[in-house]
Amino acid sequence: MNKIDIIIVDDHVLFSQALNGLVSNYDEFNVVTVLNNGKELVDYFSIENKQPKIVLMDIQMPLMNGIEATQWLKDNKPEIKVLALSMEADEDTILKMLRAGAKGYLLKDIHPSVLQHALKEVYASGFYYTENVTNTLLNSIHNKEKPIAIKLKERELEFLKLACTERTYKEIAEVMFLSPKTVDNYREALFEKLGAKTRIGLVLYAIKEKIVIL
Amino acid sequence: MNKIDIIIVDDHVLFSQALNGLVSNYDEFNVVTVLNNGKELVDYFSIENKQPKIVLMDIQMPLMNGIEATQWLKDNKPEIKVLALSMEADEDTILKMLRAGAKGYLLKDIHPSVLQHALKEVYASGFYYTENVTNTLLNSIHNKEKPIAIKLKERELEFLKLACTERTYKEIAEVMFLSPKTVDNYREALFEKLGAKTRIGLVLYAIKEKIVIL
DNA sequence: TTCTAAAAGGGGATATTTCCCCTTTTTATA
DNA sequence: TATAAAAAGGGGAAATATCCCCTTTTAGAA
Repeated sequence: MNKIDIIIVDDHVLFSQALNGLVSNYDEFNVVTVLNNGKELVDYFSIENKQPKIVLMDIQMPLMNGIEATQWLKDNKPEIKVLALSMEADEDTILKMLRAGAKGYLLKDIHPSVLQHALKEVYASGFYYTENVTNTLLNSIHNKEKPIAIKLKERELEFLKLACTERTYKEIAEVMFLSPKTVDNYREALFEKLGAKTRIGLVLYAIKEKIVIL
Repeated sequence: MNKIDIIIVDDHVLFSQALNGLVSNYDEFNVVTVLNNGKELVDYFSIENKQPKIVLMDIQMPLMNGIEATQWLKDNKPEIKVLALSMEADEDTILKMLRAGAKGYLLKDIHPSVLQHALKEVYASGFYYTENVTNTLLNSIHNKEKPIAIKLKERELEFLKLACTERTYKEIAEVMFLSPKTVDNYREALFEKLGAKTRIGLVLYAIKEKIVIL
């Protein structure tokens, strides 16, 4: 019988090796190899012509993460189907992974039988989306209206970062080689754009949006 | 031959089941059961008298985490040795786990053979510390001098949180049912304690120390 | 109850922030 | 090159924040 070839990519060796044993036990599947990160996957295809049907892909990995690796596969080996396998359940990660071309998204706390089912589905139907992922997708459509990511200019960003220090505006002006009055203009412009009423508001915004990291 | 009984506690079912297969393949070990979190472990011992020699314990788990569960084992089943198995490599977590009584601390990106070796060591010697953990321990001794966690009084904390809003001090005084002058005293006291020169400094401190969450 | 320290309140001065309305210089582009 | 928009700079004033030094009230220990 012809087994379905699978490659596992995950930097947690203990997990990937254990998973290897698990999947190999299923009659339908054959684990071709286990790799540690996206980079190793790219390297693998540079010396190996035989292609797996499915790649079980972790996301958070060193050197080349799962999103980049999935994108690479979409661009270079579009026949191979990627099934994402991750701990991150946040909307942003899921969307990035799906946009990169993943055919499914599983969390690591699922039961092994779900994995088996998902693998079969991906092979047979070409995709497998859990309820979780479907909800996330629907959610993202609804929320597309609100976050009109405020665009800040280079100089405004620079000022904003300096505003998140104990410098006075006069000192900020010196650092930026500007007149205090010009700095005052930046301040006022940002108050308007970000809906702040005080400098504290600027600081809170900058930290919330990770413009400054503490 | 008498195998060494092991219990696996981990909320990532896929991982724990895969690990089950892996460890069961080793001749020396026998996985008695696989549980999803600390709570299940406590429940397990309330109906089961047979004790495993080793518990492979995840840390981040719902209901009852690995640290609490390890502490419980130390208090109630001190003969059972806990080998921590986690993704978190930060000093704080490692120390908490060791203080709770763990006999070893492994990261999930180790090679299966290391796990096998660690299990054998824990059974034979009673403990197994990787270089990583040893370094962390040494490090923690060196750094014990600096973080003299600044103690803030209830009312100061309250003020500090309000200072991280766009309220003026006058408004803060109203919220706290205090005179603006008293609020000014709190401000000055915190400037002194936290080494701040401006209100921005207070905000940065509060966020850095997670006194306010954004 | 007396004493003491912490909590609360205050006067008054100076520095900084915030605001509004304006001009000049630079940059991009039609 | 004309022209509009963006960037930079400014005057002046009111509101806040910061600072220093002081008194009164409250709560708890002696």
